[in-house]
Amino acid sequence: MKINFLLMTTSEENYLKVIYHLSLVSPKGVNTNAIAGMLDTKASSVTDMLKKLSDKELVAYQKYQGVTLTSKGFHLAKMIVRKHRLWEVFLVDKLNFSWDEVHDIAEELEHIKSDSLINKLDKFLGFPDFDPHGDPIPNADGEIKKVNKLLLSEVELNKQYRCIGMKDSSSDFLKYLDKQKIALGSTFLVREKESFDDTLLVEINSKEITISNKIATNLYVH
Amino acid sequence: MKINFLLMTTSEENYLKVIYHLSLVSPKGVNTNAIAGMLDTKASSVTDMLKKLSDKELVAYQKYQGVTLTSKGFHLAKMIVRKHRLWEVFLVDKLNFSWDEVHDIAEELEHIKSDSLINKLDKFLGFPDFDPHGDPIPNADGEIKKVNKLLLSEVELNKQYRCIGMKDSSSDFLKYLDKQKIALGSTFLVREKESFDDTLLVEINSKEITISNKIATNLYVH
DNA sequence: TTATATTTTTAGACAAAACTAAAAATAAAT
DNA sequence: ATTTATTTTTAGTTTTGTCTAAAAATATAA
Repeated sequence: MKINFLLMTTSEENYLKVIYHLSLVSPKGVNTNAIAGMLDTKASSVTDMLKKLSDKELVAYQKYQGVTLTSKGFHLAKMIVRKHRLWEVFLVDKLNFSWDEVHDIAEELEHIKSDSLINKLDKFLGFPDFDPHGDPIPNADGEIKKVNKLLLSEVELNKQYRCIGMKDSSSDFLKYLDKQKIALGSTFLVREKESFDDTLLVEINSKEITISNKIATNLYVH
Repeated sequence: MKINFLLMTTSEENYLKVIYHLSLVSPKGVNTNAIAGMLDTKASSVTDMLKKLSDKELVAYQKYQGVTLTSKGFHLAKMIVRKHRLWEVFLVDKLNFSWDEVHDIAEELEHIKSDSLINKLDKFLGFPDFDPHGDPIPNADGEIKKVNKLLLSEVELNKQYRCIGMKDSSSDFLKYLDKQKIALGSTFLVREKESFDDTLLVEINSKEITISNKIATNLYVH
């Protein structure tokens, strides 16, 4: 894919990234309000930016009809996600941050403009496929390793699974996981499921604990 | 040193950093035009920013009288320089950039806002005292290791040196340096030395000029 | 010292990205 | 099918950091 040299502002990049994430859930078009919610801004500001991104041919935008990424915008968005996740790996693996501390810093680092920087960082980290939260890292061509992931709430009983990611990456949730000694790679074996509230009795790292449905619907396993 | 929480913009940080560097040469006050030159902007823009920095008590500014850093501004400036130089070490030592490629990238990285990030990076790099260009890295308290400085009159022939300071900081001397486009950071390569009057034939910023012994005994290089 | 040149500051304007408030389009409900 | 509610867009402001052009202050020279 050939991408013309585009000088993107930090703000434009943030919009593109949010549209990318929302597209994965709403592929037919992302709503103005949804974008505003994610970026903690107002719908009118979003409209302004959509016009700008549309002029740059990064999104396909029609008044009142929501927005989708063009292939150019899609690729650019993946490059931002790539940077974000590679920096998260760096922060956790090399600087010994815990996984709940790295998001905000990576949010800044992802906007540093240098292809050679990010590719050298990739190499330095050993070309990782996943970030510390289990999310896949697009390679330099934008390709993403697919993993067949299930929610813990959907798995079969008495079958072994491994934790490969979190749906919710909020600090509170990650702290709960830390307390329960649940991390990427932890093994799960669901022993029982309460039918009335879907609470699970789970064996994690050979210790039995109960897990609420809310937790179970936020943990990806494989 | 206690620093109130200050939300600095990238632009404010750049001004502070430039004023810091210029102060090392002109400790009695930095000129508006000198700042404009370093930041590639207009004098009127500089005046605007000086008012803003003055309101924040980061600089002592009096109309037409030039500007100096307050202790608060001085410390903040050193923290920016610290970040810049630590990132340069990272880029060269860990990512295998060559020393001439890292400045622009570090120029962006230096504005990432996180004390724990920079302190963990410092540790990861083994608490280096100097960056890849030989410039000292302020520690977390702003303390700077003194470099082994030589006078230009004492250096070896055909070896690269960088201007790191002036012995004589008189107005006349600084004006001479201005005229010759010699500044902190200028690179020197002494090609020849006249034995009868010690005049030097020097390559400065890839241009050859002759420098008298009097000048050479007032320029610190490294 | 008076005239000239340079430097610095003011005043007013602009672009980016946000905002508020009101209007227009779409969706939902009676 | 109207009415009501929600979503989205427009129009007009604001803030930050820049600019140009002109005025004021300082420095230099005759």
